[in-house]
Amino acid sequence: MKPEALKGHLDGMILAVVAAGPAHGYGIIASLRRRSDGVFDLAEGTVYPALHRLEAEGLLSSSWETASGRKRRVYRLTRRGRGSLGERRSEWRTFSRAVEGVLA
Amino acid sequence: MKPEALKGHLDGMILAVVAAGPAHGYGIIASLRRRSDGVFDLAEGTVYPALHRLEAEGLLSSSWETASGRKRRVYRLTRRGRGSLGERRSEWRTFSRAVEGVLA
DNA sequence: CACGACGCCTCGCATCGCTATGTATAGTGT
DNA sequence: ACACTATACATAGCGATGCGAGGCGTCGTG
Repeated sequence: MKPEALKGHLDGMILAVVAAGPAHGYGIIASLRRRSDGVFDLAEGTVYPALHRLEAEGLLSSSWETASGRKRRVYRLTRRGRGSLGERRSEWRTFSRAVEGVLA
Repeated sequence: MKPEALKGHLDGMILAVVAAGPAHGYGIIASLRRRSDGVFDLAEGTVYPALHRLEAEGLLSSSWETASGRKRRVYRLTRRGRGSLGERRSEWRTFSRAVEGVLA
């Protein structure tokens, strides 16, 4: 799978993961791996910038927590983030149907 | 729909269109629009470079033809192109299932 | 005490869709 | 004649973003 395939679809997936409950970066990477059945095993250099991007857009908010001596930045979905997630889910369906129409 | 969403998926779709029969650039754009139900209305600056890319990779071959006074570069699928199309269809299914697993 | 897992970060690269621009022919309308 | 649209090709430069590589620090285990 070419890496570019993910382009434009990652943000929505991160929103979906965080929508399931507050999560930190490292855990989000694990969730993406698990929920995609191992297909998305993403580098930290991919996910952390994406999280910062989403926070800068106001779709996520973050706060520091400490768990067993380690500091974590925990992300939560904002109201705008929840709205954006809905849009992105619908856009995915449109996109997906369109690709299948062509590829079929 | 963000433009980046297409990244990494266009080449396979072009191969699929040309697999249906020899086609030229302008016609391929029209086919993509039609087969995607209007979702993919791509700029020439998107498709022509992609065609050159695919030819450089040996997945398409081209030849000039003249139809009603206009010159067209007509593309055909090579054997390697046909193989690649199969791979990309299968990769799309993997990718698509993975995204749905996360987004669901 | 080394090593792997956990946990965060950022710089720079590569890819590639898209905008803008240029060229040229055919057909249609005024 | 003139303008405009559709057809048909091409490329330069921009922007977005996934990723590799590198760096920092904590914790538990053999």
